[in-house]
Amino acid sequence: MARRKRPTMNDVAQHAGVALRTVSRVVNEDPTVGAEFVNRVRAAISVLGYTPDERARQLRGGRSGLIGAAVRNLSAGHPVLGSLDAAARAHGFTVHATATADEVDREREVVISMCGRHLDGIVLEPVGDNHQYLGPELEAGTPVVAFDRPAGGITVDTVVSDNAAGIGTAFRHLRAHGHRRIAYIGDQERIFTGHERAAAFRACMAATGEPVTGLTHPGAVEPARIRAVLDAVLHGPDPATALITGNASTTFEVLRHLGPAAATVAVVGFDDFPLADLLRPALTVIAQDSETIGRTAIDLLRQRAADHARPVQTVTVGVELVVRGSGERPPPR
Amino acid sequence: MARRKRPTMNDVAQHAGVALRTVSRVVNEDPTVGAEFVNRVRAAISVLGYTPDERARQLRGGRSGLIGAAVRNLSAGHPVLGSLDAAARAHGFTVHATATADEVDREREVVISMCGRHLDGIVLEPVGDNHQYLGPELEAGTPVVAFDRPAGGITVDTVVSDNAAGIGTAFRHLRAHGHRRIAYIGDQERIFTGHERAAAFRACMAATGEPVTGLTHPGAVEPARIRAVLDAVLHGPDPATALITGNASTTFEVLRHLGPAAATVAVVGFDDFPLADLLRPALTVIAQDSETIGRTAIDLLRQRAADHARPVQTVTVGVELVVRGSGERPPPR
DNA sequence: AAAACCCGAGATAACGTTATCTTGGGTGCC
DNA sequence: GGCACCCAAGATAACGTTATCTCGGGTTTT
Repeated sequence: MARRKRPTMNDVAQHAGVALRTVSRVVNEDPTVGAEFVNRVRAAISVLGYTPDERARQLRGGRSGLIGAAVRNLSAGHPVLGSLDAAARAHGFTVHATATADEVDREREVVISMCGRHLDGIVLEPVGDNHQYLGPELEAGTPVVAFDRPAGGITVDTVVSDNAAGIGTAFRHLRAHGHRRIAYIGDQERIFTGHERAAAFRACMAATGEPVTGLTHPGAVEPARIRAVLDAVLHGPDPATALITGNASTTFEVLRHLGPAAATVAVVGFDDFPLADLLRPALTVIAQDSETIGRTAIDLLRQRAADHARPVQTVTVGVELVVRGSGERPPPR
Repeated sequence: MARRKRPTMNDVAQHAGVALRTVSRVVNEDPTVGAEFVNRVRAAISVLGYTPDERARQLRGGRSGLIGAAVRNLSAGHPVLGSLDAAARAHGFTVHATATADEVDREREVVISMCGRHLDGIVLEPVGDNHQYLGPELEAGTPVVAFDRPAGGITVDTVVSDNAAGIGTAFRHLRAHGHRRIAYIGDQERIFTGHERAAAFRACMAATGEPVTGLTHPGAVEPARIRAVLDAVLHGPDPATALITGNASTTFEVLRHLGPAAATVAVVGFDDFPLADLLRPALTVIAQDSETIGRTAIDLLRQRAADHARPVQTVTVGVELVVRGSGERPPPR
């Protein structure tokens, strides 16, 4: 396989015996080209195996049709990314997803690389809390949308779930089923969603007027910590009879550590996941509306592209309680 | 927010009172620039908020550091994509993942768009069975690697799982636990993995010399079909006592339809998934080695980049039986 | 019938970089 | 002290495309 030089528009022009500009016209389907010329050029393109160079084309100006999505992770399921992709495609865009690997530096690299490529828009699932490096890009008019968490140091259109409402719903649901000792185990508070959910839980507890100590447990999503928290919460004095888990990974770890004991404590998890209905007991969850989140992100992107002066928006998307069994178990007598 | 023109290298040069070329040298950290000039240029860059235009830079030639990954789906979990990303990052590449949405036309669009962008490599999870449009790209020297399934009409480096061995292992495992009536439910045979696995299953059956009719069920992964197949296989005459499911989605549907009956039939699923250990019974699976698959794909890409003349390779990656309970249940007496 | 007017095609200048080639001035060497 | 040399910085030409301008010839218009 000899490494052959890529044919250029100029090569096509020479091969077809026409001017460079005429090839460009044919490629862009300009109707003002005579049929004979079109045929000659098409033939030359086919013979040489010519494909246009997008870099040069876009350097000259114009849309790329590309939206960059900087997300935390590519391997774990990511429902929002799916609906983002679908919504983008519905409007003629293609989504390029890149993982930030939950690393602040990596996020910066990825986003800066996207900026340099001059995409038609950037959708960001923020990891770091300082995105001021996006300033020049924003001024240049690139639409940027943050989802799941707000971006830091800049004001951009944002889509978030209603974390407080979700926690509130879960809390009231468990209360309605007779639980008084409800514990929360979630992500670290330095993470936006971790903070919002923990704070909402504290507020719920405080509103009851009952003792609240030892029930709110934000922290790293690590098996060791979660096991320790579970032991303390379930086997200590005045044990909890119900759990709210703050995100899917925490839910998994909790279920894993509970094992058969999962049948003795009520659980409501934040975040739905594909097999929640197949677990025994099936898991009651607060489901984020990822379809709406993705669609809204693309909507905001397009609105921003259409009007750069419009006020920055933050859209809060509602969540839904999905009742499946694990959250309806009454406390033991 | 006034839409401001993006500052260019020329603007920086003017602002700093130096030549364009000098700015380029500073940006590329050319050591032959005097300290005074470096400072002046750096200051101008900072004041103007200049960021290099990657399109122009790469138009001039050179690496982009980008690898395009055209995968079927971005939203469902995709373990290979994760390890692909990790392996790429370890070698200084960034993975741009784009969904083909399991549509042949979409795949074509996505891949052609990647070609036009002149990435450093393309990793493809083929959907269609004709990828001849990649011919010019291959001749131009872009490394292309297919994984999970081979590409069609072109010969490119490929990474696949050892589907036949996986099915064989599952089959023998169930036989060893006493099962004689084993049914296979999997994907459509027009899909490569669907065909390989169904064919391997047929071969296993044939090798036993026992009656084989009514046990091999490839087809669309649709609840209705799977329900019908399950009914026929489990409640017909001479019912099956064990099932092999051909991929994760099929496994889910099967478990969903079996419900409590899942405790009465042995199941081995092809493909591992995050919560397999939390199901009751926990699911015994044939796990693909996605870590090795991703790493190998990047390896092949790099080797191809280093030597364009090297012979095309197909790497078959081994699979592993993960025993968890559902596949060790003996047949009912 | 001459002038004005299209219309289709070609020449040429961008786009924002990097690579090659110049140039000027300072230094080392004999 | 003069000449060769080197080094830092500037001018200019690519890269492959699209946009603007030009031009020649055929048609229409008065």
